[in-house]
Amino acid sequence: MIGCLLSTNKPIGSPSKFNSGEALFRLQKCSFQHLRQIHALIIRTQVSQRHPSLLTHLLHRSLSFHQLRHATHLFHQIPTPATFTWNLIIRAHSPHDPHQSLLLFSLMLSRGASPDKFTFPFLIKACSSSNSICTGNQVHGLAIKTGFYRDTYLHNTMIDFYSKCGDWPSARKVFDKMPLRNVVSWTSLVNGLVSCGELQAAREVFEGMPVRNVVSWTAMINGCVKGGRPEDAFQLFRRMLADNVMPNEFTLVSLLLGCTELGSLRLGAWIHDFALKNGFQLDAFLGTALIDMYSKCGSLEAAKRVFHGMEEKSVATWNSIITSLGVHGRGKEALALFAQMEKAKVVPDAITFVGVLCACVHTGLVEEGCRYFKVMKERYGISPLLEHYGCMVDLFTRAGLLDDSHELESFAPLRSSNDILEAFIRASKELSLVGLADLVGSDDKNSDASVSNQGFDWEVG
DNA sequence: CTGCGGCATG
Repeated sequence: MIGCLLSTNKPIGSPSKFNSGEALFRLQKCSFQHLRQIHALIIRTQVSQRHPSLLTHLLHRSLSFHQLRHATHLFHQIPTPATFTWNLIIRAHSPHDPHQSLLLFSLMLSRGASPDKFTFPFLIKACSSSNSICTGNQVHGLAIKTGFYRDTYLHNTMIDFYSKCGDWPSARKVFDKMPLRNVVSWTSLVNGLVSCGELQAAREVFEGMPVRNVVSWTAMINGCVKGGRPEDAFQLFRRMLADNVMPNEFTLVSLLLGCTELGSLRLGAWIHDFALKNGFQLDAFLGTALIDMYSKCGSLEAAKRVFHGMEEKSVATWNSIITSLGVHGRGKEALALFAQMEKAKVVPDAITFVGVLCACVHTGLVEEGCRYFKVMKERYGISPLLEHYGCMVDLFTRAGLLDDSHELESFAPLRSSNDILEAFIRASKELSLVGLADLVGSDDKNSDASVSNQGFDWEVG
């Protein structure tokens, strides 16, 4: 009965029958839409005054829908958040807004709440996301001071943190000194060595592991692919299967990357077949990796089939198919898909526009290229990167328009950014566009003020 | 009473 109710988006009953038990029950399986209704009922019936933990349950549930804004709003409605509640909100911010996590932690301390053993791993995660090695060291010290340092989870997180920040000696020290190591500790060590490019050392640690699971196999497979040894990755994959360890989506994505590097359509199609036969969902990650593999191994048609068969598409999925069409010379189709992407309300990013502009270059669509360059800035607020300028240079060069000094003037605003400027001059020289490099590099043609106030204008003719 | 760590796409 209730299940029926939950599967629709109808309003959920009268406030008079609403109590905390019912609220909890409904929260278990509700949609985000329902969650907002339950929230409204909790407020209207004031049931949270007798059951303050209800708001935390609500917060927890909204985080399971990745609704960080909603969760943050909820959090600020909780008068005295419990440590558990602070932990939830600190963790939720750590991947994308790590600075906020750390701010929330100081707020937590200033409001008199005490951290527990869960708090510290979340803080260290925030430090890894923001590459804050100093803050990480402070958190490390505080964990020792408050007696929460002796914890395997924390040690594992710290191994990961130090190796991601490039402090391999500290990562190793944490590993060597920890009293209890598990498969995660070993895997973190393998990954640490992979990210500092010590593939051989990573392999030695991997071979010395007492126990391996799918994540450890995948870490090593991924390391081989990233380290330019895709053959080794496939050898490991065979050993993994012989060990009766089933791969997951991560494993297959890494292997597909290896197929791409080998340029082996046969091997890539085999992985695809393996995924289908073993009941893998073609989610956004796996599907996108397949599209990329098929396209780069020469089968645009197979890439398109995968794309159209995918239910869950991310911005990367769209980027991948648009780029594929572009480099295969199907500029018009690429632009048509970009239009579909906009229609599907998927917000394009900087990489989308690299694909779109490349498509224009490969098909010689000069006016379209200029138009999208504008759309990128004006509709989506994306500042052009070097890649985008590179596409525009290509576009003009191929159309034979770079002789026109009027077009050259359009590059003058590049002078406002030293980084872009230097790279651009290098690229221009490589492209033998010496005249262009001179123009961009010269200091005496326009004053700084006129340069910084000048908008881009890519109109041609 | 809830929860923690390691692996992915352009």
